[in-house]
Amino acid sequence: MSESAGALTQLRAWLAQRELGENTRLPPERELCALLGVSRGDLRKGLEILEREGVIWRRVGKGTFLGIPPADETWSLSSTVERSSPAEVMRARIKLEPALAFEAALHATKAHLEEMRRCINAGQAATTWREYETCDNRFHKTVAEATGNTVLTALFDQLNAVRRAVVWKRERTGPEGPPADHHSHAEHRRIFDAIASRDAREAEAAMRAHIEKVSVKLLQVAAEAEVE
Amino acid sequence: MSESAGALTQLRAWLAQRELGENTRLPPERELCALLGVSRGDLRKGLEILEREGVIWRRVGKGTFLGIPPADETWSLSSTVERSSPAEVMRARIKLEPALAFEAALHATKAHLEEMRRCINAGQAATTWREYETCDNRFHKTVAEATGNTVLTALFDQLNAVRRAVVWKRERTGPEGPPADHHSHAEHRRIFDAIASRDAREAEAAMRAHIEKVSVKLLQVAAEAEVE
DNA sequence: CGCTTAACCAATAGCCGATTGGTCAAGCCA
DNA sequence: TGGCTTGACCAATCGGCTATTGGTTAAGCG
Repeated sequence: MSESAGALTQLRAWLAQRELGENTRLPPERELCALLGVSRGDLRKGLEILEREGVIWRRVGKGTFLGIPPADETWSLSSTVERSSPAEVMRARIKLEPALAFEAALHATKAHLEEMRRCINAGQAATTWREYETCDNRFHKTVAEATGNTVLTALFDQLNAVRRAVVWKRERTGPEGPPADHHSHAEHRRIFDAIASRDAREAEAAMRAHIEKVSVKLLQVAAEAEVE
Repeated sequence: MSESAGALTQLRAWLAQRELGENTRLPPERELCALLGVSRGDLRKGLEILEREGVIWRRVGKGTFLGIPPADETWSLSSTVERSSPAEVMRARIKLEPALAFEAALHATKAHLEEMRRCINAGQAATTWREYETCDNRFHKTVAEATGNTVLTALFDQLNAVRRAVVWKRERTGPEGPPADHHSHAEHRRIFDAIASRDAREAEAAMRAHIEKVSVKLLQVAAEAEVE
């Protein structure tokens, strides 16, 4: 019987002796190996097994704890933004937003439909790109809310935040406003009609077509900017 | 004409002179009022107007910046968790994870495939529910990473965090470990095979079937717990 | 009464050192 | 030879400290 196995049994005994509740921190390895009278290497082998078993979790600079590692709540948006490209963001939108439209067609309320209609009309009447973007944002946000699913809505918010941050770096387009026959207007209308008529498949397809078109436009502009 | 109004016009002129891009930081108030030759009180009145106009935004200890205040990056996970149900979480998984599997089939590297295989094998060899869950988590996480899309991976992390927080309260099942013929094992294998053979449609379908099955199980258990 | 000035408050950032898990290499011993 | 021990170092994290900065208040002054 190797010494490392002995360290594991000692460790188990030490844990069993004191009935420690979940999420309690146990002594640092350098102390613990002294307490148990085993070498740090053997102690770490035992801890590794306990970690695989899910009994403990460890973090550098923090310590070793009992129970399940807590969810990382401090997800820094910027950390994702820095490593992500516009192409990735649009790819994610193509995956997520059609699914949202599908669900929205099933669960949208009258209030949601009215809000969507307002956004479409306001978007067509917009004279500034920034104003149009606000309406566009609000429309897609409303579709997400129309799913009636708070988790899906939260995911959309996250994606939207990343999107805004990534596109943020791009230079502002010229002073001229969005044209009245901008392709997005008709596409938004098609999405709205599908959701209003509870045609989930059509809503999904319409949203996918819309995002794909926007994506192509965006990446074209990005490519042109790269050539310069 | 009061001095405070003069400070505002000076401030506007100063900003117009140098064509500063969005999100650039301008000097601290104590410096700026010296540069413009106005008192801090008057400068602050001007800044207050610009802030109401949406030209700048300010934050204590940070500074004054041009443009729109950044979205709140500290998205509190708990706020979503409190208003969401397990059913919503599973519904979101059904929407997101098949899409991830689809992308994973297109972009997975050898390293990802090996990691998936390791997770499947370790999951089958697991003797504890907790240990099995760890392997399961790691498998799904690897699928997300295999998309090669940092944004999609980040979205998965968010959803996963919510999921774990929501399911957190459920009591641990008995001391007996997961059975060797647990349905998830075969389903994971099917997903892996599809991804490894680059069959995106099959990967998507396999993942959807898997999540739906897990979802049904989970909601059954939840319903039983509610009856008690 | 309004402006100026100064001081103070609270939030933020940056720095440095201590702590801690993770890793590696040399040495040691059976 | 192979495993264990030891020590050192690395990277992440935390806590304390200081400096900076927007926000606020109060006294002074014309």
